[in-house]
Amino acid sequence: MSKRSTRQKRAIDEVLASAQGPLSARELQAEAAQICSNVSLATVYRVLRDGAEAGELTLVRLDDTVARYEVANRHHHHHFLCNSCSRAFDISLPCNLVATYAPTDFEVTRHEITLYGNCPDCVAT
Amino acid sequence: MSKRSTRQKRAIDEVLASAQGPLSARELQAEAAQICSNVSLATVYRVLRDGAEAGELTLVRLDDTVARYEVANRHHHHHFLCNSCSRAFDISLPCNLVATYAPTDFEVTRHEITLYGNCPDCVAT
DNA sequence: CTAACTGCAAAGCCTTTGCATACCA
DNA sequence: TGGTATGCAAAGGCTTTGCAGTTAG
Repeated sequence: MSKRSTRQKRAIDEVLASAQGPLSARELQAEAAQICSNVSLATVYRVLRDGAEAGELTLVRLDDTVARYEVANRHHHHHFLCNSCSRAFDISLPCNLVATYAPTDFEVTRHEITLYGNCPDCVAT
Repeated sequence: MSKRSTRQKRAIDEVLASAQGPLSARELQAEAAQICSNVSLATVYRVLRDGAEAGELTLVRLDDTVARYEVANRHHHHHFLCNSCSRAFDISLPCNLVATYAPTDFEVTRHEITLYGNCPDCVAT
């Protein structure tokens, strides 16, 4: 839980708030740098960790090695990872049956649906 | 593509063939060691990489840092990751709607559905 | 016999952490 | 001013790779 408002945090929050999908630490650092001269990767990671602990951010892992984060408490949605440019996008799918058809001996607390392929930009190219 | 049959490869293949879900390199090393005295982690990783390149194995990434592998070409299925013991399990869900409702401007080649929660063993405890 | 495979240890990513400095309140 | 936040660099996990020794065929 952050106690002080700093240039770096504001920049990171701003980037996350206007993101079209979950962002990696490096992507965040690159975009935050345009707002706030310099932001170290360590700071990005700390802001992300704290945000996730505070329930303000959600960690998203796709078929990648990298961790991505997005602001929490938005409407439930899913993700798309572009095989070509490696960017992640938000998408929305009906998923009521996921809970309905889950095996009964497992206790399911949440689910993830992820699609893979080519994003509109990469399809056009 | 493997050209020679070695004790190590046979042990790893055997463990993968009888697995109930995707396995990590460490899990595979531990189980293969019971069949084949000693198997180095490097060898496990190489066998997994080669198997995936040959299309015999599939890489599965869940909400973890670790990569898991399973034999490919089995019937399509999904995964469950236990929050408690960190083991992964195979499960099956109806997923025809995933293709149906995907956004039209994205080119979808595959999908993943993953459930998270507690496995039967951990629920019982 | 010899090319492929293994094991070890070193190196490479991504992420986390210790510590001294900078800075919000 | 005082303690929180930052930056740097070192350290930590997982995974990959170089190299010398081993082994299948």
